[in-house]
Amino acid sequence: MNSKNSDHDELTFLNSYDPTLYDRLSLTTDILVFGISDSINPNYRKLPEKKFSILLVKRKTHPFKDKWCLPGGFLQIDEELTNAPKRVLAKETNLHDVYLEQLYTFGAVNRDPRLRVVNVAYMALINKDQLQDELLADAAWFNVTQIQKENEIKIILKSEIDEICFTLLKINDDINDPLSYKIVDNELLAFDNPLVIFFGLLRMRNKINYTDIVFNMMPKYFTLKELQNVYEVILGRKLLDPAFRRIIKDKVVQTEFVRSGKGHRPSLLYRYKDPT
Amino acid sequence: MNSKNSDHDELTFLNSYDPTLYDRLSLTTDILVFGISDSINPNYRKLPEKKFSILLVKRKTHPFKDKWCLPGGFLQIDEELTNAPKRVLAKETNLHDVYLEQLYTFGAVNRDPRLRVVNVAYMALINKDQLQDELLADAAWFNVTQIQKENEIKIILKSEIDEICFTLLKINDDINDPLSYKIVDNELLAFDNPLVIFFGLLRMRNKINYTDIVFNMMPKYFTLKELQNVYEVILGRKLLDPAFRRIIKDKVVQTEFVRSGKGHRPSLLYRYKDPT
DNA sequence: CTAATAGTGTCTATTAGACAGTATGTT
DNA sequence: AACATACTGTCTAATAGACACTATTAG
Repeated sequence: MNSKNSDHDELTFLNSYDPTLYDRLSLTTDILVFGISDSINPNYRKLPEKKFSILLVKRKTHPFKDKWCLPGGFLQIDEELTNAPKRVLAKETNLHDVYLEQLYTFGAVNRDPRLRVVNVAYMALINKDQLQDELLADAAWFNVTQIQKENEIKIILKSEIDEICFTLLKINDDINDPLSYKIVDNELLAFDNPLVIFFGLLRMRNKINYTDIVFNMMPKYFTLKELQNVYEVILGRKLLDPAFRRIIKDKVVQTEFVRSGKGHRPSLLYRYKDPT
Repeated sequence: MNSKNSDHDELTFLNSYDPTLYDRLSLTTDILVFGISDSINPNYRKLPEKKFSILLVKRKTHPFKDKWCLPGGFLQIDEELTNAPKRVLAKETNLHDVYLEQLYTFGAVNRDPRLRVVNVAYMALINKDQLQDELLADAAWFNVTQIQKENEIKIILKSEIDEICFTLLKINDDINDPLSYKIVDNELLAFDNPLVIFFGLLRMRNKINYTDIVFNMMPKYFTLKELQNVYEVILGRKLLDPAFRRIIKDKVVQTEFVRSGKGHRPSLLYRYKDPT
């Protein structure tokens, strides 16, 4: 059989193909938006604490009406998969040009009570400079705290208006499989969002050590101590100043600017040094 | 509004929900199966070389009839997403109880000429002990060689019956986005399989350094040199013996067995020491 | 002056890289 | 004996952890 005949066969096949032959289902995308915020300054000398936060939206419609959920939406039939999270973020939260990476695809049969829906979750990182525009009404930032003891992971999300708490139990050893975790005590989050949040936290804590993604959450100019505080709040532990500066020094460039007026020695401002 | 009313609302909503409201599409899963094979022994003294291989299947039907492709199939509407790769592997390649992890979800609009299909790719690792049963007729193992120069990645797949070669061009800096790579010179592989293979190789080369996944590709008993050769063929570079043994020593246990009869000093056999 | 953060010098401990050497089988 | 791999000792280089010290501002 020569190539021409083969191409012809393929065309004939495609023209007569019946797309209803296979099961069809809906595909959604959820976006886990991470950002850094400052706590209110308690004292003119003290530095504000860095808070690691995620963005949640209050559902106005069924299912899970009045619960909090990650911004998300359906993939359109003629839309690139990578475009869906961009479109959804723009519409639901008024955020543009953000760092996005695919997190994981969740496909448990009963994750949506309406119908079979597979969810491709994305992780987004944004910085203060991108928050010039206001959030839409039903969105709020929640500070993340995680307490881990053996096979029980407790995550607490706090905003000005609400506090959300849930627990994940590790029910078997395959840490890569979302079915290895069981959501318990979840009152306020929709769908399997607790799992998505947990997977995102894991990813973030890992990748911060071997990539430059943190800088997507930093403003253009920052002090090294601010950057260190961001690492610390994400990793959940303190770092030593000289060690941190040694590691970070090749990734940043000192600028001519300083941050002063704080009741202590002013700090040099740095910016990210793009490796390309 | 009290909780009882709210639940009632939710039920009413779900009962009247029309699932045809949203776009529906098909979802497939491809499985990138990695394994290690030995080259034929050239000399009674020499050790056989380790080859890093993937499993491909020859397509018997349109589209892409007669091209090679990863084992794959459609997700069924009532099937757990994580079950699909297990079922497909059992059916298409006669492999059971293999290590599986989700690799990436590919959703370019035109990746399937038939209809809009989103593909959740999985990575599987298997070892020789699992290969007792024969492969099905149209499946074959292909040795993987990768040559990388700047923004061009050339991958060569060799089996006894065929040789496949393709190139990926990095067309922008977002290495996490499959749209950043363009497939060129691909004659023999179906769909966007070159991308899946490339993503799997990346994942494998990274994870080998901070997880124990290699052991899923090792037989129950192995020598430290064999294990080292597996690391070397996956990473594409030689390692120093003492350094390798230092790193690996806490992950393995020495057994009472030795491998002898090879024209040189016999080697102790080790097995994986499960950390749990 | 004081409280607080900014930033550095240096010692030590740990880990990684390199090389050379010894050990022990089969033919 | 010769060849090939198995395995180890040890030196050196690089990296990470720890602590203590100096520097500098607003009030």
